[in-house]
Amino acid sequence: MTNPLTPAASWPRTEADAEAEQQRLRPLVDRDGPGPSVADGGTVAGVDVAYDDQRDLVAAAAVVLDVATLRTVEQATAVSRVAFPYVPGLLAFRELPAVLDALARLRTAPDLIVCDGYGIAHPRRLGLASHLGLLTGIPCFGVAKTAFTFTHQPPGPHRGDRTPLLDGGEDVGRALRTRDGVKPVYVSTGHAVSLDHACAHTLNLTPRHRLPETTREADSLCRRALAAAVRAGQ
DNA sequence: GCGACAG
DNA sequence: ATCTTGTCGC
Repeated sequence: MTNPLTPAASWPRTEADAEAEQQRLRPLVDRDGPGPSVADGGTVAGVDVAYDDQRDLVAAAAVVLDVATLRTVEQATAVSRVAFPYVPGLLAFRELPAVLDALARLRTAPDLIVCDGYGIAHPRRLGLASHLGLLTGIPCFGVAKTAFTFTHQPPGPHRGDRTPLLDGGEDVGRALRTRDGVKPVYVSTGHAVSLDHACAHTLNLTPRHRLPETTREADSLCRRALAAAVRAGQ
């Protein structure tokens, strides 16, 4: 009720309010962590969202994996109405309400969360992963598939090779090669986890694909949840 | 200068 | 994100 971290009741409805909310939360982000290391084991959750714009529906999924074995420990989904349009820089306001619902349905909170998108690599340094980390208090980082406005030197050709991800002159993340000879992913700190630990977890989660297992499983699950909701007729 | 811009 | 077939490869 006096929680400074945005109760659902105050979710912004306009772009101006959303940007103001980002400016308010920005100084609260912990960029250094260190957060859990891979050696600490524990659990890591992946979250993702799918949309049906025709029916105004959004489905979110949270999939929890064991860090050491990559086995699925638990999963949850949530379906609701879209709460915000897609606006570059304001993605969190579109995705997070459903994601928070899905996370709330887990029996046990994960030790770490991986987002499909950016953390502090963001115009106001408050991308999806930073925002979700603040709202949950759980260490969180982002793995994005495209660099778009950010610049970077191409990483070496091998898995594990990395270069700085730059926003102008500012270092905001890493371009990280997760598979030999495959296009890199873009890792950025979200909240309460260091960039080094985020990159180590990303490599741990990519034993055979470019994208983390967490992201792949959450993506597939939220699509199934959306299809099921449509089938049930909403 | 204008538009594009994570998903 | 989503619209969308087949196809090459591990």
